[in-house]
Amino acid sequence: MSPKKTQENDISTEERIKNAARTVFHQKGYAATRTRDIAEEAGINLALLNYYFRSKEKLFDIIMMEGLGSFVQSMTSVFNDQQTTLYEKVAAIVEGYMDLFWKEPELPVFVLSEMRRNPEVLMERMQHKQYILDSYFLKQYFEAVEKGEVEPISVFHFIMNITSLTIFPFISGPMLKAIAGLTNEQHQALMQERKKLIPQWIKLMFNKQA
Amino acid sequence: MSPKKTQENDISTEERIKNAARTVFHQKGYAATRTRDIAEEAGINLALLNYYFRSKEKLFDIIMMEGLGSFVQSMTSVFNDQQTTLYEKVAAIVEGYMDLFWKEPELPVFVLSEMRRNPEVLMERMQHKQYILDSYFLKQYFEAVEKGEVEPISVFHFIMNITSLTIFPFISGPMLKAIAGLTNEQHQALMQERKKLIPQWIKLMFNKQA
DNA sequence: GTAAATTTTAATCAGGCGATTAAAAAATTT
DNA sequence: AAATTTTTTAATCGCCTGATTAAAATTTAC
Repeated sequence: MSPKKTQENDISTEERIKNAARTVFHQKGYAATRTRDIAEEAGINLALLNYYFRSKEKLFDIIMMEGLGSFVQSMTSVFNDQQTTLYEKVAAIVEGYMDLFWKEPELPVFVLSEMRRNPEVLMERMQHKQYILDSYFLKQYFEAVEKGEVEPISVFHFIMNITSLTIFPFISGPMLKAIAGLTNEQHQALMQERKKLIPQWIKLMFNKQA
Repeated sequence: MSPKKTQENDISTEERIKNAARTVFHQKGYAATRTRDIAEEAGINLALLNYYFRSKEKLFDIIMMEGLGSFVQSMTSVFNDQQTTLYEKVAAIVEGYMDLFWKEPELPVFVLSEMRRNPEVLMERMQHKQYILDSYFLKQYFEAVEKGEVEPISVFHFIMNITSLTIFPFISGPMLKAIAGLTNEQHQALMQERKKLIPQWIKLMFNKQA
């Protein structure tokens, strides 16, 4: 059925196909991607692609799950750390996403646009609900509100603001370049600055001013 | 060639096709959309669609330009108003986008994901560069920085933050619902709150605290 | 009511694309 | 060197989809 593993040599080809698939899928999305494109990008032929992964959809599912995973992982890895303060967690989340999307700039649009195609799949895969809602992160936020340190605003606004300020500038980069005539270097420098600025901004937004 | 205008009756059908196209394109994107879907959605047949608009791509271009237009218009209509203060403009921009995306929730992802397919087209259509850079809005911002009222942060951060906080929650709605188990009603209520909150947050972020 | 314009029907075409297959070739293992 | 595994080649199949066409049916205009 699938290629036998002679030592671990084949990992190379299988991984090469997956990497190619990631590149093309992220760039063009599922529908606009041709399996022939992936094969070419991987430097192999179409037959071999179907030899390793049985179909375009199977291959896509793998890429999508990986993307969805790293999306969620950037959050969950931080959420239940008992050693860090609320704002240390904010800084960690921002940094995590920045690093991730630096390597995979097309990932946000890819996930968010493909999700729109069939949201059911996402809903099934995600029973994380309680996982997030019961997290130490949220507990800390509620406690800070109780103590009067933080404005009594829905924690979802808190999360929305962090993710918005961090992720959206990646997504809208091309648009800002086109509209405002920003160069790649300028945009890059701005994004670098935001690593430090966003946590400060979040503090300003939610911390109660004496 | 194209249907003769008998009075202005035909506006009805042409517009119906365009509306259907907008719906389907926004939902599925260019590649995943079948012209047959659009025809069905419009309640007409495929032949008629090609009778009015010569091809799928022609029809798509119209929808894309409309979307791009309303995207930009929400900004430009406010940017050169000499009568409003800086923060009144912020409130106007937020409100403008909120109203727009309330009617067309899929517009942001649509534009931003299709833009990725061929960014060249966007770059050509947009010579707005000076239009934005020379706007009264930016002038006001620079003046406020000069006067020491506003933190000396790049105006692009200012713009990024406004658009991020406003637009991204629309885009990430499905994700937040899936991950955190948010209901439609909860999400809707949150978005309503943000109309008032975002301008306040912007002020907190950029106004110099005495 | 007749003429003109619009819309439908039905059939068809061409091209693209996902997928499969068998056999040859190349690489790897033993 | 022989056996086994991996990869290529080349051809093909079937389906989907965008697009076109001619004729019929329907609606609208005058």
